[in-house]
Amino acid sequence: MSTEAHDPSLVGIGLRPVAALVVIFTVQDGNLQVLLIRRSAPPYQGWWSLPGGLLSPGEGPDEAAVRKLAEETGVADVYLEQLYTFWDLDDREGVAVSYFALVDARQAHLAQRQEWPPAWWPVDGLPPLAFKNERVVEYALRRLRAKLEYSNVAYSLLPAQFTLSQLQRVYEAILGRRLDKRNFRRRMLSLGLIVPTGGRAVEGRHRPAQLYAFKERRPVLF
Amino acid sequence: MSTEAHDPSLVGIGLRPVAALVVIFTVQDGNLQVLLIRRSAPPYQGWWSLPGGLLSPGEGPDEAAVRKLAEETGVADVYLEQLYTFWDLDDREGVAVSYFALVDARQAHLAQRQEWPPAWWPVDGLPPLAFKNERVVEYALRRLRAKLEYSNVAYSLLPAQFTLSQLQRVYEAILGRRLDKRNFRRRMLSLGLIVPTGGRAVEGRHRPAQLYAFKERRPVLF
DNA sequence: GCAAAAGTGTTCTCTGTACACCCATGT
DNA sequence: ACATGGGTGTACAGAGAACACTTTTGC
Repeated sequence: MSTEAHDPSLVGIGLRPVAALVVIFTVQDGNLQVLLIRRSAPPYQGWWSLPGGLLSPGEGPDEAAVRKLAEETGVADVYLEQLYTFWDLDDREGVAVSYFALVDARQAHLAQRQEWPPAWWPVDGLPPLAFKNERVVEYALRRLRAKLEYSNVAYSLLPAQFTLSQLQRVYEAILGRRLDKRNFRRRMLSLGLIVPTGGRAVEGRHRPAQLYAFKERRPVLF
Repeated sequence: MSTEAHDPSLVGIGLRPVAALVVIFTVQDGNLQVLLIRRSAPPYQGWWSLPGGLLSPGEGPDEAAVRKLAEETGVADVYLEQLYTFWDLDDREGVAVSYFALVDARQAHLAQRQEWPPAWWPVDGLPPLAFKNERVVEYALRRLRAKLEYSNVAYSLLPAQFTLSQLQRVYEAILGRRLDKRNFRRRMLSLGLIVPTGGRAVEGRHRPAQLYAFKERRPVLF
């Protein structure tokens, strides 16, 4: 959300502050996490909120979302989808176009700053959020869970090659429940979204796992 | 979309023209129709476009959509859902928050004006539209079809009481294909969204039909 | 040889789909 | 009596869910 002031007289001709807001998810240690930023100035100084801000000149909401994502995590080319446009998150007649993004925590490098520092928070243990951002996170989470069932969005949370167990752990973290290994594997393979690469992951004192890759590393519905 | 001019310097502080845009659907004579408005001034004078316009002071996008819907059709309290926020429909850096609405053609009374007259158009025979509104209609149609499968949105297209055949014709018009009568009826009844009212519709020289009503005349997912 | 994760099939239930005939009424 | 739309049941196929043991490797 915006933090700058604006002239209320401008709304008379339909001009409003327009912000982009991004719910950035990752899966780490089997937990679904969200990126939050600690606010270093009023309003809500010291609170946590979603990354976002007013559109820059010449920029559309999508572009602002991509920019914010890059600023906070350094990543680009990840899954990013428009969610919903909120207009009652604060009392300033502003409009917030929200997005959700999925990033692989191994590739994301959080911005290191003293002011407005970002941090990962587990979705089921969020602090109180500024600007009613809870509503945005909740909405994003619902959409993410639905999308997981009929798309390949998970590609954006994993490295190029991965084992079926890794994939299953990602699904379990997002859905918040355990899945049956055999049913999960059968389903993933029958959907035809992933293919074995031939490589094997040697990871510990146990049998190495077959590596797989998504056929498409861009949004595909099924 | 907006038709007024705006000062480009204002976008530097994140202020943008914000409009609401409504895709209003109805089913008439077994055809899915969309409400379009003939533009009486440039740009795109003489073309057809979706109803919409800049937000009024103190108004959120939802409220603007409700207002537009009432202005054009006289109805309120119908199914209305935010769709998507477009920002590249014209070249004026404006943002258009789109909605789709479902209205019962029998209850809708189209505004009678000389300028900017509204009219129903069949979705599969639309004229060329101003401001890339085709994209908005297409998006709305996809969403409507998906929603039909797992919600009770159809309540908004029918009178309080209706026969199963009427309901089926609505579904067929929206989905654009014929449905099996027995399967349709079994499914509708097993979902528990509608109940027989006890009344009967005597409509012609054939057996009268049982009347049904939706249990809830507001959005319910299943 | 043992600890650890990989890998693999079958059964059952439920849901969706295909399909055809009799019923009640008005004219 | 006949034309018109209302109303009903069954069989099959495919998808999802439950469920346990063997395999391969490192130590």
